[in-house]
Amino acid sequence: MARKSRIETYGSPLGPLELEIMEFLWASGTSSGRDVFSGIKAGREIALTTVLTVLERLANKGLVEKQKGAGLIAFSPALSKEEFARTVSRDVFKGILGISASGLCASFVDALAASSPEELERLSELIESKKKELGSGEGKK
Amino acid sequence: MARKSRIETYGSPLGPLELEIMEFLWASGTSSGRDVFSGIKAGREIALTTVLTVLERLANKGLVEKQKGAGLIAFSPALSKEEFARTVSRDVFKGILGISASGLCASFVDALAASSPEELERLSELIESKKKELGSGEGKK
DNA sequence: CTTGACTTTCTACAGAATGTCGAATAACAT
DNA sequence: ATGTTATTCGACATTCTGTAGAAAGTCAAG
Repeated sequence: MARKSRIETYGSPLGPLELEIMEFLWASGTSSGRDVFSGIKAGREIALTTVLTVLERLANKGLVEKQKGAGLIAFSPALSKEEFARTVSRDVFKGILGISASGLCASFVDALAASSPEELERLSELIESKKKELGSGEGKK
Repeated sequence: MARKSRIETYGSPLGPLELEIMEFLWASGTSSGRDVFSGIKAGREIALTTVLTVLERLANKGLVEKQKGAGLIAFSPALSKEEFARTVSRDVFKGILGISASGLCASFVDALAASSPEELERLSELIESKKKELGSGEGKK
């Protein structure tokens, strides 16, 4: 069946179901395939194998770790939610900056102010320290 | 043939060829299909129809305007490069902020410092004015 | 009006990503 | 050995993008 267009989940290199599963793992930590299935499902029509397959693909992408030891295979996030967001956003920024840096800052501040205004302060600090960093490491090409 | 994986062009909802064509249009403004073809091609093996097809799809996505009038059909960007970057980045930020706001700022500052350090100053100013804006528009909502 | 060159549209295929599973196989407990 | 549960395999569907040949449309030259 048709999945939501990629555009709708833009900002993440993951599809909707993949993201949902990652969210579950981030929230619950190491879990068995069935756990994920139960957590993800919720009245919805979805087969266990579908979840297992996605988990498998996520593991291939290096986003999930598969630990097979005693008992059931356990799946756990290979990156914290924060690390993941950092990685993804780095790529994304690089891509957009390659297109046009102008306007990007404004969009960023707007989006941030809209969703987490308290982060604005932290952002200011980050900029200050980054500026210092750049100022000192001058001679470096 | 296989095109570059989407991941490699991340940050834009466009594929490599689509982006290349948009870049051409942004640089040269209104052009005929053949113009784009000539501009894009460059020693490379690519058919005219390929370019036309992509142009057509871009038009369907609303990124390019097709003007048919006297003479050849003319294609022109429907959005400026800056507007496009702004639109894309807004979606992207929303997506990533939905995952995790922490770390996002750091990535942003890093990416910006790496590609356009001179923009850091402007970003600081943007934040200041945004903070004022938030402070004054309090009672709203 | 016919021919030919050029423009534009149609149609189609290929490969990657993602969602979706059923069937086959492997492991285990009883 | 037998039934239940866990894992893995293999498949198919859809969307997106790159790719391009075939068909249809336009128009000027003869």
